[in-house]
Amino acid sequence: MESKDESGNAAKLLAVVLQIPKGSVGTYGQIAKLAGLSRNARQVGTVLNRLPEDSDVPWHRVVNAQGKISDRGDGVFAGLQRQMLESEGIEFDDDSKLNLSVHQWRECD
DNA sequence: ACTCTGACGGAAT
DNA sequence: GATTCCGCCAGAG
Repeated sequence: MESKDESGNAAKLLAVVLQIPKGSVGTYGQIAKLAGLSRNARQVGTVLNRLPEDSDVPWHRVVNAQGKISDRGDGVFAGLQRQMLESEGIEFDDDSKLNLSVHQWRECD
């Protein structure tokens, strides 16, 4: 069985993001891996980019492997995400980076 | 069907 | 730590 997951990959990615607890963040690679798309971190960004505002997905809790917020081209976007994460208790560096060693989400938490 | 780009990651140099 | 190259795949034209 294992389902075919034809194009359900996006749904799986979103499902993983929804599992991220408040005050924690996940990396694209980590989410992709948990979703079964270990080498497909790119699609994570692609999916979140096309994510509608109607979604209940905390996309703001998703950052890249560097613990940094990805610029989509809109500098405002990154700044907004930073504030949202700070609002959840996450601290940033002067480079808009956060300490993954402390804030990265873990299933065993 | 083809090409190009893209919220990325990781290993190699 | 920075740069380079590769992999992997989904949208859009």
